Amino acid sequence: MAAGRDVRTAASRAGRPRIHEVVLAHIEEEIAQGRLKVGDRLPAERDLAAGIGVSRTAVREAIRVLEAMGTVVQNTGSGPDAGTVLSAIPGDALSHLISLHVMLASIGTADVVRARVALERESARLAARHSGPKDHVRLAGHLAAMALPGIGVADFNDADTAFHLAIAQASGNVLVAELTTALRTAMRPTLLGALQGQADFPAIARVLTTEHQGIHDAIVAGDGDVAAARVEAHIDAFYARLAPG
Amino acid sequence: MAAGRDVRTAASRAGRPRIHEVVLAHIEEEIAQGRLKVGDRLPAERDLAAGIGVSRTAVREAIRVLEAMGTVVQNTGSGPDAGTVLSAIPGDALSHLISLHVMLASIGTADVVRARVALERESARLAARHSGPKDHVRLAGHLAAMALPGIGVADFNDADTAFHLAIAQASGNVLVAELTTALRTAMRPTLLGALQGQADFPAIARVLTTEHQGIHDAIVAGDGDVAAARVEAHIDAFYARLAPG
DNA sequence: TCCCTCGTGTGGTCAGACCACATGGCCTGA
DNA sequence: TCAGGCCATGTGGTCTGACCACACGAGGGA
Repeated sequence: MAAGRDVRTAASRAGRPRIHEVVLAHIEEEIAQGRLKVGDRLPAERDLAAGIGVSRTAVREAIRVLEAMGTVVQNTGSGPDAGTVLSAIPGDALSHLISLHVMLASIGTADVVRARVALERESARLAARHSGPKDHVRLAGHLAAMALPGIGVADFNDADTAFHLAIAQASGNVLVAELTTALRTAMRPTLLGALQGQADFPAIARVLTTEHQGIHDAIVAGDGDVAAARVEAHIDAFYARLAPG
Repeated sequence: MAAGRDVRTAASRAGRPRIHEVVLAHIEEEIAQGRLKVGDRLPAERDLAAGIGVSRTAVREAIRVLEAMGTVVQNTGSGPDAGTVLSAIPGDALSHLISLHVMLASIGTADVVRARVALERESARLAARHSGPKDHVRLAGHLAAMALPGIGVADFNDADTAFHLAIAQASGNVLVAELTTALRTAMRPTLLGALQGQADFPAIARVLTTEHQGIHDAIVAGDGDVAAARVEAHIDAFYARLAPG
């Protein structure tokens, strides 16, 4: 019962724990014990509060934290979908978290780039092994979207992102895919800003498309090592182009 | 002003945004604009509420989210450290998030392992290039701790974790280090459980220590590729041993 | 001069009220 | 009997206002 219970939200002083942390611990205990699983509904806020013996305010703050973690979704009204439902949507939460820290400059762009390389190398390697025709079609679709003549910066960037995410999803690894998405999302403003400042965007777009094509080919061919190497070269070259030096 | 503003906590329905989300957006805007940075203090909850024109409840819920993300720390009392202070402690938040999703089984153990490999390969490669004597001493210290005769499972695991974290920190990449920590923390209960079920723990500990030594040597020698390869082999072999098949 | 006290500002917590919304059953009318 | 609409009920969303716990710092007393 002791293992894993020490995961707390940073603020737990040595003294009295805040009440909403108690509520949080209570709910997480239920999850850890397997008594609550994805799809289950939490008791109504009022009932939960009464059950634990705290105010509704405290329960709401705890739920707010769980929601921020992507483990809970709330809906008003009555009926089967209403109330607080356990869910498993780590993506938005991760993106939000990373974005905040990038904005706060506690995580530098260069660090994010290296992390992206590490994760997307793995994505590409796994995708080369696990992906099927359906994945390949999707990848080709994004490739085609990026090759459209006269495409704008924002549209290109979205298709670019979609391409990389499709690789991550084709890897079959949920965590790697979510992390990749989160990092991409966090970098989006930076990327857009950098791209918009480029003199000859169409030329850059052509280079990128060629590189993407190479990655796609390696994945379809099932050559994980080549795919990984090409992804790494692609990402590194991309950032080197945007922020020389 | 549009870019990057779409990072929301999943729950933003199409209809009215909830008030605490408005407050959140308000604060994040200040951060994005650079008007708030790490170390700054937010206005007192009551003042902030009055300033935005919402209740203190709403402000508190927004702050609860920021706190869960590791971007804010609250202290009671008066004086310089009191109040709500912008901080940058993504570690606990990341660990908490990943742990929750592992507990909810929305992220499988195998996925975490592959992500660990991806990140720690990068850590090792970077550490081989950037680490200094101080880092090497620290690594050797953890190595020695693991080699203590008669060491218990929990102590061994803690030293093991510390060793891997030291590599991540030596990499100089904050994000990779934080992610590595988060994944390790999330896996801790699983690892401990698996280790405790092993018949011949001392034998396993010897094998692990040998592998760790090899990683250490490669890093000290500055050979990033070898270090990365050894880390990957180490992690893969470890989990294969614990969960055969 | 030093110590203690207390004022003040901050978050922590609570109780209770009211609103918005969606469902589902009941009642009414055809 | 059946179709339609109304409303009771349950859920989260929000606000108000009060009081507590705590820590610093100024000011008064020994």
